[in-house]
Amino acid sequence: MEQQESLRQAVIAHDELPNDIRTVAGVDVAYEKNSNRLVAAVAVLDATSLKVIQIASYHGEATFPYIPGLFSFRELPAVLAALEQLAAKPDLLVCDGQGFAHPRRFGLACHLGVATGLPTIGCAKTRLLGEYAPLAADRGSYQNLMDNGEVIGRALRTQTDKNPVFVSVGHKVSLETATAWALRLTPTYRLPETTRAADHAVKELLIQCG
DNA sequence: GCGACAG
DNA sequence: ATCTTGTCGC
Repeated sequence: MEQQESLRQAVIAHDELPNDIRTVAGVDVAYEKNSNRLVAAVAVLDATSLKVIQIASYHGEATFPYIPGLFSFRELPAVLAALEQLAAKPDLLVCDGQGFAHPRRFGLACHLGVATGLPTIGCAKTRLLGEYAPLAADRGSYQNLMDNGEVIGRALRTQTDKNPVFVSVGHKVSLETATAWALRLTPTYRLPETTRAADHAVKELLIQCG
């Protein structure tokens, strides 16, 4: 917890990413049911076509339990190991979890960004904290996530009539830009294509190497 | 004390 | 996250 308070100082909450983003990657981790075995994967997609270009992975064991608020300590090691398998780092990383929308403003997306120096955004399926006003049912509508009078992220409707996703700043990307990317990565489904690709990858790999 | 709690 | 049956929709 103290480590989060310290590392958060390194987070860059404004745009400091390449002018032309060519590749966007998604990261995810899957766990085996009755063991500590896990598999992490990074799915690199072409930023324009959203087609998968490459998959990198890492097989290992969980070294930290799941504790809300300390989630990054559980997933970060494996994700970093998978990222090391990549010859060319992606221009942007999309995380399956919170970034700034965290009790100490240092969720997985922030931690991964600071640890790698890469631009990152957090795109979670559910809310960890904060409140938001009712938002319209159409794709693209959003409401800021507020916590103690501070904007910590956004509830964004990526698909009409579907539940929103929770976008927040990770590192080197503003909330405005993060929102734009979240929308751009969800032309068809509720979750970003990056997250979907990484999710599919880890599940396949977990079955194979069981 | 009780419930809530990213994946 | 993972475990699971039935069910609704394209």
